[in-house]
Amino acid sequence: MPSSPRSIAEVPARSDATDSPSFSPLYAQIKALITAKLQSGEWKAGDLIPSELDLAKRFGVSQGTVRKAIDEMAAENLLVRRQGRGTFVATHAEQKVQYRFLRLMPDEGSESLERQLLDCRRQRATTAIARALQMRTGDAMVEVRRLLSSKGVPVVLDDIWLPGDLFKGLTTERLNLHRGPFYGLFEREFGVQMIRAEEKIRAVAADEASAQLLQVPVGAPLLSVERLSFTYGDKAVELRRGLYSTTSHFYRNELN
Amino acid sequence: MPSSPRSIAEVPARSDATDSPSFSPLYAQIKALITAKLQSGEWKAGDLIPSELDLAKRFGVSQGTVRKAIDEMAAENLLVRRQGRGTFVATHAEQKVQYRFLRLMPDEGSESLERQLLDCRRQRATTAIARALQMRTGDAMVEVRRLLSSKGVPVVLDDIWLPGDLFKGLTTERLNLHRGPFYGLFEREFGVQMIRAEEKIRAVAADEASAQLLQVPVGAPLLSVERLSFTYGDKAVELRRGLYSTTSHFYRNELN
DNA sequence: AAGTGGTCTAGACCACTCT
DNA sequence: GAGTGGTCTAGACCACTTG
Repeated sequence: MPSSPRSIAEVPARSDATDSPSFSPLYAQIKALITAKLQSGEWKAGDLIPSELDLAKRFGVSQGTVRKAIDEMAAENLLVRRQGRGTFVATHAEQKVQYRFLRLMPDEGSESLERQLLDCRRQRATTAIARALQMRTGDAMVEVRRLLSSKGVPVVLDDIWLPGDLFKGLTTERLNLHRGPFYGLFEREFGVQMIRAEEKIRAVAADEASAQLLQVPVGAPLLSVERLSFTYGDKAVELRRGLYSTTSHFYRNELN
Repeated sequence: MPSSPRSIAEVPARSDATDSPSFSPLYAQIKALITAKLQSGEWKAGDLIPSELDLAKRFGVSQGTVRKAIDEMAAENLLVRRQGRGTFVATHAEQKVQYRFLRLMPDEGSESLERQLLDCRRQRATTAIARALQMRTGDAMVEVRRLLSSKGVPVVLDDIWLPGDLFKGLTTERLNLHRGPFYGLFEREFGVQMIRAEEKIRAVAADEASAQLLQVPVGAPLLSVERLSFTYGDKAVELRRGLYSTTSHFYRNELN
């Protein structure tokens, strides 16, 4: 048994130097290999991935090392472990909580939200949106507008911008056919997985258009939630601007 | 060596049954023991705790089991590991980021915030505040009001409510003497550690008093951030209501 | 040099799920 | 019963910090 296997099968050997300038532990390399499988689409959202023992044999490392890699990826919500069954690729589709990234909670009760698609069109990216999505001004882009309501009362007005090249064939009908969160559709139909997001939240006054759609007075305070979502490799693939009416709902956050 | 040590030294033996109704792994029991040391104040914020090997001997388990317990507590920000030095109790005092729980970011730059104490008085708890802090209406309570400014421009107006019994002797002078975040003072002077918090965020219109202090027009949209902070054992020990002016700052959140 | 946490291995047994 | 992840152990060596 080699006593210092600093590199693993299937991957170009890394320097074994003791003075390695950027030391990368084996389990981190395993993480990278697994992430590559996810990114390439070899293992899709919801799939069962090979067992720890299997992966350990493939990669030529111990089960413990694979375990550590998977542990971290489970902590990052990339994988889901289920005792006795196996390890699965995380998905937005078949989840307990319908909207994994939506932090809005009702003051009372726990009713689900009704979705209403207002618009879906292909546009050319403005400079601001292009910058956020790491595209060029004028590149193809899909723009979606939708409303979420609770018991018939509008609560969230979302504007969503997507890179056109990744979402070819995204149409109003296709969005209307689909049930559940957009992110489920995105991963199933377009192979785009949202794994992480950053939100910038502000308080703003409702303009006329928003006020009408959300059925609040012009100038009413609204929560503006600007969300940038990323897929594997920290690639930004969605920009979203939500206006939340917070009279009977609030944005919930947990700090640690 | 006993082959199935389902309970550990220093702690009442747990049932060793295979049909245990609520199976609790050894490392979870270690976590509980360490947490007890923190809660009792035996290990204080910033302290170096005993080494893994030391703890393993004390508790009669392997180093790996202690490691797993500490790993989880480090992930929960209760402990901080430093290779070559040891493991320390997390603290709000000597931190890189001054305000660990403040998610407000400037649109540009990264200037620090100036603090201005407006008021500090002992009151009797109202029903609403008593409920949040798990006290009885009329119990002793400390109420603090302060302003945070950026380059002289008011940004945050905070109202803070604390249980009177935990914060005996908290006065305006003592707050003014102190530098840095309140949470550093709280843990050093009162032995109260904030380890977790929940925030409810809404958009509201500025009333007259708030508008004047924050130097915004009456009715201007403000972010209302209601924070309930907890110490060990999920005991609520602070209620805070912040009004954030979000014209040149925003509330930043990361979703996973 | 000594002590700490960090990585890696090998093997045992337990808890859970499915067939 | 077979296979999965979950726990626990023991021991080796590495990387980092401090005296």
